[in-house]
This record gives sequence, structure tokens and C-alpha cells, in this order.
Amino acid sequence: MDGLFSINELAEAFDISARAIRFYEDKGLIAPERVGSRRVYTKRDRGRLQLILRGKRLGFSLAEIREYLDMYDQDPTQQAQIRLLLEKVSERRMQLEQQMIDIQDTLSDLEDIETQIKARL
Amino acid sequence: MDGLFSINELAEAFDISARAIRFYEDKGLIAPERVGSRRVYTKRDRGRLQLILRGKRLGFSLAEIREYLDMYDQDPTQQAQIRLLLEKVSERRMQLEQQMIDIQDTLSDLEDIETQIKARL
DNA sequence: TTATTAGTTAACGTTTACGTAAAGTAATTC
DNA sequence: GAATTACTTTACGTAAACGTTAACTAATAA
Repeated sequence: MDGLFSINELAEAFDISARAIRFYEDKGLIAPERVGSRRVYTKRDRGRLQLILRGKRLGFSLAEIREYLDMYDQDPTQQAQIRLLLEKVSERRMQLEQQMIDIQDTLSDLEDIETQIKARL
Repeated sequence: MDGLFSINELAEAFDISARAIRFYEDKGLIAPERVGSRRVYTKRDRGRLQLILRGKRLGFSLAEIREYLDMYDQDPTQQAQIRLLLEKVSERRMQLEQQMIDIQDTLSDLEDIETQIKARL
């Protein structure tokens, strides 16, 4: 229990299913040790899972996330790959900025409608 | 040509496939007139398509977008439904805010790595 | 008249990210 | 020793959003 977790502990901690975690393993995103047949996750594995979930929240596919994780694992002097990730993140940020504009446009449309409603009362 | 569009014109204008536009029709999101068997889109249809794409950018499913479009079509005095949409948009905005935090966390991680790299040189 | 262009319907295929049994094992509890 | 708990693998199922032939039609250009 000293910094080690079962699959269900992690599932509960991150509010995802154990199935999901196994799926990430299937896809090569995480590779916990085994004790017998059971998966045992270290703190480091936990951090990795956190990175996976952050990637998901950012809208990246598991395949993309895997690439980034592999990159993190490799020798961190691979500047080129870090630039690639920076680009991806920057792309994503541009998308988010567009989404923010979309949100504001939508809210503005809704305000118009509400104004019209109130005008009728 | 006076405010009327073919399916391919719209596809090109919005940079999506004609197949996609037909698919939206299949799902009941848009219903252009026909001239013979061919679809003809009015300016209003065009606006509708724009709303669809905005919804998509916001991460809503076509089913959800359909609900909102139906709502726009109905008598706009249905306050309850507008509140529902406002809620959905607000939820989405919260997600976006989380994503912004994720982006910043990621950028900050990357900065750390870059700093380490530079320190080694 | 014969291509070519632009559109049509129908229907099966594809990808992603899991959900959901089914059937089994290993360790603990009563 | 029987039941419960916590896992395991295998494998088929699912939903969303189109992509991709295939086979056809109608209008226009050469």
C-alpha cells in the first residue's frame, strides 16, 4: 500500500472504469507491473495515467497521447519532438480560442432571443 | 443563383463534404427544397448549416444540435428550453475553462523540459 | 451524339473508445 | 469448505459521424 495501487483504486481515484485503464494498457499507453496476474501501479504509473487523462481532456486521441508519452519516456534531449508537441498544443489552443468565440456568439444569440421574449411580455 | 446554393457550393464554402451535408439532412438537422431530385439551399438553410457547424465546434453531438435547432424553429417564447440551452452552453464553457487550464499545465511542463535541456547545453 | 459534370439513392465499411457479458482464478472471510 | 471479493482474459457489441463504392439520372458541352 506504500505508493502502490490496484486497478480499481486508480479507477475510483480518477473516476474512470477499470476497463478503460486496461484499454489504455492494451494500446500501449501504460504498462504496470504484475504480481501474479494482477496489475500493480506505482506512483509513476499514476502520474502517467494523469497525463493520459489530461490529454483526453485536451481532445487528443489515445494514439496521439501515446506518442507524447513515448516522447516523455525517451531521452529528453530530443528537441525536435518537443517542438512537435509544442506545435500540437498550440494548434489545440487555437481551436480552444475558436471555441471560446463560438461560445460567445452562441451566448449572444441567446441574449437576443431572451431580449425578444422580454419585449413581448 | 440569387441566394440559392447547390450542395457542392455549400460544401466548398464551409469546407465540408457533400456527404456530410446529406448526412445532416438524414438526421433531420436541415431540410432543403428540391428542384427535381436536386437539393437547393436558401440563405436560411445556409445559416442553419452555420449553426450546425458552430455546434460541432463546441463539441455537441448532432442529436443535441438537432434539439437546439428544433428549439430555434419553435415558438421562441419557450423560455424553459432556452434555459436548458443556456445550461448546456454554460457546462460547455466550464469544460473549455478546464481545457484552458490543461493547456497551461501542459505548456508549463514543456517549459520545464526545455529549461532542463538548455541547462545541459 | 457522346462525353463530361453534377447531382442522386442505397448500403456497406471504418474508426475510436470503451461497455458488457462470460468464464475463470486466487485470496480472504465466515 | 463454501462463499465472497477482487481480479483476470477473451471477445463480441455499440454509438457517432461520416467515407466510400456502386449504380443511376439529368443537363450541358464539344
